[in-house]
Amino acid sequence: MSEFHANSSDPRITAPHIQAILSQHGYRLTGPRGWIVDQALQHDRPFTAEQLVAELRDHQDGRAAGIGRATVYRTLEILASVDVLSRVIQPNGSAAYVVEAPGHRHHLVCSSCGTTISFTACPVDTLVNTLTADTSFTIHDHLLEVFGTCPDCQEPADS
Amino acid sequence: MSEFHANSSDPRITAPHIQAILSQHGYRLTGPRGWIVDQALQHDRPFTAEQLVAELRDHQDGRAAGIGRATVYRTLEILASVDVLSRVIQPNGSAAYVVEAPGHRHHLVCSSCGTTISFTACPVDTLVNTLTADTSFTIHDHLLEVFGTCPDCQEPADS
DNA sequence: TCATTAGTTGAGACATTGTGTCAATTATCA
DNA sequence: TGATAATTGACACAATGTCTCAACTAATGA
Ligand SMILES: [Mn+2]
Ligand SMILES: [Mn+2]
Ligand SMILES: [Zn+2]
Ligand SMILES: [Zn+2]
Repeated sequence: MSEFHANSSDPRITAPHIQAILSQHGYRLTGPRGWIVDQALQHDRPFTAEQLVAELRDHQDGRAAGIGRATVYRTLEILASVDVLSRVIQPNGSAAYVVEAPGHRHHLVCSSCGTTISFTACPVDTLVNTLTADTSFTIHDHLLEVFGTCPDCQEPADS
Repeated sequence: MSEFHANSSDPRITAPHIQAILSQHGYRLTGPRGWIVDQALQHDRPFTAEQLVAELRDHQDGRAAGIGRATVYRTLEILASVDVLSRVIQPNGSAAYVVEAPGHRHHLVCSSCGTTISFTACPVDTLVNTLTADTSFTIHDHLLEVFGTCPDCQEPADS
């Protein structure tokens, strides 16, 4: 029924492909964007903007080390807007990004270790119909995250 | 089917009742908490912690005016934990609180004016079963907010 | 009523996560 | 190769919390 994606086992998107997507959307192909994309692709789990800033600051490539913090924030926002990255709300409420296949997705996040499972099933669809009919709101968007503990982080049940 | 609650038309909880709840949960009944509860009850729509801080700073009652900012944050957190307030994610991503009837609820928020409709229908319940079976996660919690435009904020359709 | 004591408070420093400005730089294209 | 508009980096600034700690106080029962 549903499609589940453990992020580490997906056929990953490539840097050149992302460059093409950016270009198609009218964004320029710049050095900083390339380094940010490369660094983002290193991750198979959610990462925060500050995390990426730190990683780039300590990059082997000296040029990448000089990237401005605002540039990272701006670029991640762009990458999310063109559906290359997806924004995930962490259990603590702060934002992170994940590389994944495009499309409408939600996430199941382990509160303990951060492991993320993305899924395409969206139970909100039918709710939206009900809400629209009953409230006359025009519904534009929704936010759904599921939190739990992954198998690896669960306590052993036996002695 | 679903129960909808426009916040302004609910039979409101009273301050004494809230005091009782706090007491039942082992919290002391203090002056600052009383003033914060009173101020929270003035609202029938989501309010932020900073909003309440500002309102209390300008309170007629001089004593209330001296409340510390941290105390407001701490108390709102407590009130949410005992189900007197409910935390709502605003369209901009920041947190707010609403006074409302207890129980598991989600919110439909107008991105334009902030009007909030709470509802008890939770489409995540069945999803949780699927996710549990398919991923072996132990699911603890979820976050669901729906955003849209309320009737009052919608553009007139005719000329 | 009066100590005792643990919960609570206020002040303020500090942290995190962003956003806004602006001059300098640079990718893109004619 | 220029012209032009997008992009960048530095940095100030803002919003939203968190943490510490000494002072205070509600609750308890002697
Ligand atoms: Mn959805
Ligand atoms: Mn729910
Ligand atoms: Zn885990
Ligand atoms: Zn509205």
